Amino acid sequence: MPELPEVETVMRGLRRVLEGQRIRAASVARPDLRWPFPEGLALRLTGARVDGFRRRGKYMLMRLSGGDSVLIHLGMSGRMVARDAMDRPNAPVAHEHLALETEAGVRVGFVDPRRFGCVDLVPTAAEEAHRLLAGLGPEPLEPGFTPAVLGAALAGKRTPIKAALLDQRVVAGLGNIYVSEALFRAGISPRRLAASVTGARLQRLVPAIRAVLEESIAAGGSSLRDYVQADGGIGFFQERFKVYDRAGLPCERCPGVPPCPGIQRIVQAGRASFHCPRTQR
DNA sequence: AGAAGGCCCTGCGTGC
DNA sequence: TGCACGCAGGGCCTTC
Repeated sequence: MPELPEVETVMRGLRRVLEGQRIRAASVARPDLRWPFPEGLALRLTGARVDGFRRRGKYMLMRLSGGDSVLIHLGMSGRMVARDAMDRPNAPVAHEHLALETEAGVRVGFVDPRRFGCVDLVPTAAEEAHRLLAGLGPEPLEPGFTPAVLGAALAGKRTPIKAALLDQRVVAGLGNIYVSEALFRAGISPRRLAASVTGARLQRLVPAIRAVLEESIAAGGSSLRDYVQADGGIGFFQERFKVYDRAGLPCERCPGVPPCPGIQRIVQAGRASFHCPRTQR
């Protein structure tokens, strides 16, 4: 999916087109994504004003004037598409499952071919109690995410650090791409047991995670095959991946003399990991 | 209790 | 050119 930087970028795009706007109409094209849409979703959206947005991990929350928040997860292939509501209003958009239209004439659709995303309603006053948010770990870009906090979450875990960082209870918002990138920057092997990431490694890992996320957000989020920003533009961070999807290419930290092993692709818990076996230990 | 694997679904790239 | 297959950024559920 869109990982934290992409969700942040999409949310900022939605802020520009929706914040302060009143929703004139909402429609659902099919009754479910991962789970059924909540009862009366379109009705609750219609007539409400969009008061603001926030992000928690890979979830977006759109706060409505009526006291509800719309919880949105983009899954693996979800995107938000904004366009002029008058632009071929009856033209079907493939896999657009939910759409809303503002009084200013902007139509925003939730498009998700694989339907791994989800949408739910939660009272704004109790957002954190939602079952999907309650167990999330710390926000990696907030001050509370420190080596001590991460170290405590990793302590005793006899699973590879790669898998531990994908666990949203350990830290919220990392996915397969940014875990590989952060481990490369920190010089830590994805195979290393989580509990053994301590000391200097732990001190390097926290800023490495922060840096890769912040740089990606600054670049407008990355874009692989099926991710597009809210406004239709694409991000460019994928051009800066140092290891992800770069198997066989030389690692930029290794000197360019043989026998540079190059970046390796391995499979851990069914997911691809990319790393440099020489500089990551 | 915690970790590994299966599964949900569609689209795209690769190789025959 | 056509088709089968493998793989994809996530996360829930079941099993061990």
